[in-house]
Amino acid sequence: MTIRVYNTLTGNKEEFESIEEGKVKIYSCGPTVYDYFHIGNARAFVVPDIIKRYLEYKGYQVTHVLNFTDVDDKMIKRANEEGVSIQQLADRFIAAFFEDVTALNLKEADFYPRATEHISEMIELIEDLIRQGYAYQSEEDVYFRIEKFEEYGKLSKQKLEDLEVGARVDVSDKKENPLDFTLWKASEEEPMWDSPWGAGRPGWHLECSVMSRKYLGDRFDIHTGGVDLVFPHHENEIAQSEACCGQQVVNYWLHNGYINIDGEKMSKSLGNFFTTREILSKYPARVVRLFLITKHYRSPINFSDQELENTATGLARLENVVEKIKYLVEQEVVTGQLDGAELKELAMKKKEKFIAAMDDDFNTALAIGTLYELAKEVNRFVNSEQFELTKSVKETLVEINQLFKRLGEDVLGIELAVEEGKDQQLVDSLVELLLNVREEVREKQEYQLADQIRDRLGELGIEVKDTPQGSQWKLS
RNA sequence: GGUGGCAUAGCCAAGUGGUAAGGCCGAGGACUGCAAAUCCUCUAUCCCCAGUUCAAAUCUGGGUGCCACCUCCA
Repeated sequence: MTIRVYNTLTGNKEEFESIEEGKVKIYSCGPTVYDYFHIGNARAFVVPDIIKRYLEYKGYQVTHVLNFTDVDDKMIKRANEEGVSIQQLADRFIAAFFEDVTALNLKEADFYPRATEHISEMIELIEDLIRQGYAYQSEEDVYFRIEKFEEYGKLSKQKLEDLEVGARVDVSDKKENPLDFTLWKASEEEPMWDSPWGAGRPGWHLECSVMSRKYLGDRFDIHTGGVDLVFPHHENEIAQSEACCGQQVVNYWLHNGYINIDGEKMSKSLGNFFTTREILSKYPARVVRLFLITKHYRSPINFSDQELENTATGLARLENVVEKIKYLVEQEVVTGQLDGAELKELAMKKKEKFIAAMDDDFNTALAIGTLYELAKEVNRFVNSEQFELTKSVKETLVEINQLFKRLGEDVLGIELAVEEGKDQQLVDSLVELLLNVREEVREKQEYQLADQIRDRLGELGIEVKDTPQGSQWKLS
């Protein structure tokens, strides 16, 4: 079975073929680190994570690059407002990024390059483009000459004339064509770097061209990002990279849809956004993650608390069945006639359906549906009157348990079994509950019972100390 | 003006020409000391019109509505 992916470049679903057999190289546009990222941004990180996980499931060795944009107008503005350096600001929000993204169960990328660490390579690229006639210096700025790049517009399917008609680009005397975009911008204040054209800073699209090439080579498989990056960011990136290399650089361009609020795009400029951090404080991270993948990655998602609540309820259903299986698998088998083969066959069918769904342009919505179907089959089987835990049944349940783990946890990244952290919280609240009851017992002077509780807890490894400030406990 | 996309039950959402996955909510039933969990049953002719076809949610044409990009934006 081959994977089919929708490629923005061709506008079609295509069979996925990696450049190098068994290996896939992915570049994802990461955040501009001037603030906490919002839930819409989170989708742009979760989507490539799912793609990566699934490709790994299929046996590919994946190299993944996710960049940090740490120099641009927003960075500068924010740093000035807060009276910190660009670098301090970036460090702070990169740290926050990793916290949030870890909570969302993203697998680590192989490289997290920062734009500011690649200025010299960017300058080299500009020099190269000037040499080839794709770029020109105008006063102390350098621009890309789009008319020289004949394929300009191929990604966004825009014609130059049409773009010019609707253009809202700054008209500048310095440019040959209003659509020419900046490669180097003269600047007299920090952040700035020396260059052959004077002090300044790089244009916005340059970093991805440079960093993808440095870490993934002249040609790589997949480039991801939100749909809003199609134009101009990715269009310009293609222009730079391909003008320079003289060949197609990216084979598959994959773009995820937005998160909307009341049907309108969530964005920082509109102010209608929630930070991921904020949402993670209200809902378990795996619920948030599941919410982000219950719809196909290219479709828009409307964000609402109601939907998040629904997702949580639905997830509980899957968790319940996994817990049930885990419980059964730990029980002693009985001798009996019940055969697990039929259930196993059903499970294998669901697995195939899951894989077929993911093969079809990473259709997580359909894939998740098959997990629910499997859950239903298991529940039905386990709750039937003739159910008995025979050896054969137990073996099947063990396999189904692994299936949930492999598909749900490894591929989709949704933890279904009780997590350590959750366990710990549970222990805390259970012990607190018990100690509260014990306190009431003590007030009634029923000390025999109170002591019994303390002793029994002690046997379980929970040491209880009665102090004037109340009962305290710790794991011994 | 140009370009891309969407329109499926109360809500969310899959859907590869053959008569609609799944989830949430709701109703009824089973099980249950109570509660929870779970199971069973029920709830859609797929925006409108026309066409192609033995057969269309799925293809073609037209219409209506919505969204996005064309300025930094995931």
